[in-house]
Amino acid sequence: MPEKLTEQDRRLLDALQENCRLSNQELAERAGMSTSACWRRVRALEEAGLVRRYSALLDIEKSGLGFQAIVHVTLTRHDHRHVDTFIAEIRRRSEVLDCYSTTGEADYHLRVVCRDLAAYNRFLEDFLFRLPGIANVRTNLVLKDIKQHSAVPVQTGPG
Amino acid sequence: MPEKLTEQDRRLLDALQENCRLSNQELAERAGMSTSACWRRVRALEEAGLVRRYSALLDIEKSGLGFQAIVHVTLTRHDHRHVDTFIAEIRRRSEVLDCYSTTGEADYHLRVVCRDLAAYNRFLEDFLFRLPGIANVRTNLVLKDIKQHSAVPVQTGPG
DNA sequence: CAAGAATCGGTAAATTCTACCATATTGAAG
DNA sequence: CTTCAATATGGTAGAATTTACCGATTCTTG
Repeated sequence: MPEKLTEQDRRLLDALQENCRLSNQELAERAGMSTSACWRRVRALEEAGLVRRYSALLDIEKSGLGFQAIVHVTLTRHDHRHVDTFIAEIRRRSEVLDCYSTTGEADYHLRVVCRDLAAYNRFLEDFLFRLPGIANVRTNLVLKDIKQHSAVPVQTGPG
Repeated sequence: MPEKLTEQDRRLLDALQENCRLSNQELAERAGMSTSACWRRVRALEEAGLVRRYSALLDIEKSGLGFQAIVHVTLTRHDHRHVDTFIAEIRRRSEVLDCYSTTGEADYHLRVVCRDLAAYNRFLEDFLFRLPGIANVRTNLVLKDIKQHSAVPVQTGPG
């Protein structure tokens, strides 16, 4: 369990975020450490939960998902039962890639992908609109992915 | 270059999204194919650009980023020069993890992570507010990550 | 300084990757 | 239907990698 992340940790995490299928040898080389130390360190970072998982990031359009939207959802003021079912149902639906609870006008920001507009319409009518306690839904179509980095700028200082 | 994705492709991509460090053997087993065929297929999916990259997904808080916000940005109507610099600068800044151009009230939806509120304030004052052509910026603090799946529900049908 | 704990780099066995093979399957043309 | 070419298939062996363990070194702590 790394209390503080070292500069080497940061380099390891940067490299693994860029390409997590690097061999341990190449990883060690980039981070400037021996293969043994590198292997141990990576394990420690995994077990500390710093690395949530290793994932293949797909091209969303080539995967057959032509439709993408940012959806702002507001719930009726705030019955806990409704909040819990909302969260549980959102987590269950594979079309919802991300969901954040936020301050501001909307309670939740979702990112939803579907095959096409028709599929999104079904998502709304058959699923989202039918959840209990939904007060307002506002859809913003995604015109273009400007940036999808998903690589976190790891902080190394007093952590 | 897969014209249509097969059911096996879909299973491969699902498995790789869940854990891209599975051994080729285990991958082949899950997708119900021989190791040779599996290895070739994965290569093909990579070369077709369906797999953008393999990445370690980090725990954002454990990485030292305690502050997260969804930021809505509107540009003054729409000078192309301003749009281009805006996009280029946004791509340069590591605090901006995602950025989508959207329909609706705001032109762009950003997700920004920083060490703390002070760092975010610097991001705004020293960077975002100084970009040319910014008409409006609205910040929504992220209270809680409800879901960060980042695994795309791959479509296998007529693609 | 001395004792204990933690970390280091190196090593070897087990596993895995990767390129190649001969065979089987597919698709088109005669 | 048959033939031929093109493609896909499963198996295999050498190369590379992973992974657990070793003694040696460094770092704490009293």
